[in-house]
Amino acid sequence: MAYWLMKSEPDAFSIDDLEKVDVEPWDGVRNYQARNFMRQMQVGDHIFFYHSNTKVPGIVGVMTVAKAAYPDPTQFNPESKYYDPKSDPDKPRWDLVEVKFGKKWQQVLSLQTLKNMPELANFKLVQKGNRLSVMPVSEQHWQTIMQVASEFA
DNA sequence: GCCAACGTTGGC
DNA sequence: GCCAACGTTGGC
Repeated sequence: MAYWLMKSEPDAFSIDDLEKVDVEPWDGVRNYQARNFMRQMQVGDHIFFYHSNTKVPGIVGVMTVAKAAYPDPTQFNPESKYYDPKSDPDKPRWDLVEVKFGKKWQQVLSLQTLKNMPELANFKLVQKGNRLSVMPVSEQHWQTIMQVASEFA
């Protein structure tokens, strides 16, 4: 069992959207590091849902891996904004995982709050210049964050 | 909207 | 294989 964090811009896809559909293919990841992390995910792994590029960026809830990595079909669709003409159908470049809604928290656990927690100082998310949209979370960090969230979840 | 940080591309 | 130029991410 592993723990992860995935970012999404709520304008594109929010936790409310996920709650409505319950399960969603997390398409559009076009970064090799992020892709490699998705390939490591196993069904049942826990994931923080993070809203980026919004007024109050932060973790908004939790979800789980519903289906392990498989090729992202949008890479082959010229109509898609995620279309990648360089990806060979015989050797797909990009994968996705399917995620399942878990819980939406009563309030956002803001990036600012996370940055203020000394226990999270070595968590990638709070470090300067971090742009990775899929990242692992240590069990210790997961529990620290869940503890804080439980105060308002 | 700005811009720092970072990843990717492509010429050499 | 280096690295400058470019594009993107994402906080502010």
